[in-house]
Amino acid sequence: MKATKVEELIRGAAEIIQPDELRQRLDEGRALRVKVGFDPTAPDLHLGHTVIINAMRRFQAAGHVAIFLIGDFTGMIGDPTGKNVTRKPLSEDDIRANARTYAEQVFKILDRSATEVRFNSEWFGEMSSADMIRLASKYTVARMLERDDFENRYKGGQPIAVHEFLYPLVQGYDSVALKSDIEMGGTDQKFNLLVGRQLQSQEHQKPQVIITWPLLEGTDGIQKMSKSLDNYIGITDPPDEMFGKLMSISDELMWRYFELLSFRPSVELAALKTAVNEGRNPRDVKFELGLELVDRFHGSGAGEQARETFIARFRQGEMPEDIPEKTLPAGDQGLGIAAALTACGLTSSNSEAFRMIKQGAVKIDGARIDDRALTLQAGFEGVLQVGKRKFARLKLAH
RNA sequence: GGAGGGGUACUCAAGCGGUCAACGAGGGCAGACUGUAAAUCUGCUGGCUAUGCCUUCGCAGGUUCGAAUCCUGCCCCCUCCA
Repeated sequence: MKATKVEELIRGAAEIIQPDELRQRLDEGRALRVKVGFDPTAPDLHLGHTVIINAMRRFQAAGHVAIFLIGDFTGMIGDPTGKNVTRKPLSEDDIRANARTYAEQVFKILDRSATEVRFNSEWFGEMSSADMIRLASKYTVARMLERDDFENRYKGGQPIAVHEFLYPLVQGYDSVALKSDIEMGGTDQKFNLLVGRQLQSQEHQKPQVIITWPLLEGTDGIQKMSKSLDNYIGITDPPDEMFGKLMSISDELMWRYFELLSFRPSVELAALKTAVNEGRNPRDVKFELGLELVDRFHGSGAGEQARETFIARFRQGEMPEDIPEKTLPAGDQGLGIAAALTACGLTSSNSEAFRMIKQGAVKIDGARIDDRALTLQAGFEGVLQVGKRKFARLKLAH
């Protein structure tokens, strides 16, 4: 058991229930069972999801066991958390496929040998209706309604399906079944995690310690990272894209990312902060963030390569190397510039292409185009560009 | 089951017979400025064979020279009562 400092294990955590109990358990000197439940709904993980996975990794590094619990049974119920409407249950096929994707992605961070992957259908699949009703008797409606979103929906006259009350119970029972010492989750999971404590003590287990983690802000720095808001950095994003997206975050947000996403010790982060305050270019510090994360997901060295590409492309204004190529027939009259842009996928319609030209966003081989009537003739060959980051190499056949 | 309110572009939200491709806000995109920063400023934000034409305001019809706006039916959502 390595004596990792408690502070380092919980760096960036939102809340600990109860801190004393956490310290006590860590002092016991045995491998603690650290449970984190995953809803098999979003198969593509982004950096926001990794905050908690990183936390699991830290516990592993300190000699503890990470329990990666896939809520396949729970997925069929549909977690109401954070939604003001009832969530649609998933099909078994979806759940299986998502679970597989999860496992592939998550071991880019976690240590496989210190991870226990479990499915809660293991115990719920076996459970009888009578047992389920018995479980439902462990908690009161009044206490269920303490949960914010239930309360809001109830007061607001919005529907709460009866089965939604079962979700926290089921999740809580997972902790009983797994005998977890610690359960971690997003701040939005707090209620569910607390139910676990209650059920465990009813089953004469020592109630788990709860550690909640903040929801990471997306690249916009305001809303939580999510695919539907398109402010996410996917852990399967290609290196250049990942690096680029990281560079585009604000300086303020960079520190947040460092705290929650970097494995560098806090003292190093403090040193970086001091350096910036003393005049070091924040951009260069952001480079270090990009290097660490790209390396983590794409292998050692990938970060450095992404950085070089980034510098060449944006600081020195070079064109990217991997421009998609397209060959099109020229036609008798040649091909109008707008049609060409759309055909290359740089604009979604000719109208949009005309708009882009009007706004000075269109370049051919680096030279700005302002004539919307421009026609490309057969034999044309060059790089079309819209805005700063959309490129296509076009050839017009005869 | 009864009474009332509402469904408008990516989202919120005006409009309530012509001047509406539809106010405004957010978001997004682009330009300027930069560190591809952030913040800020400016412009754009249905489509097309493009100074004109076509399609859009829950769905389907109707009235009218003309409808997002009026009428009829249908679907969906919400509130109150039972």
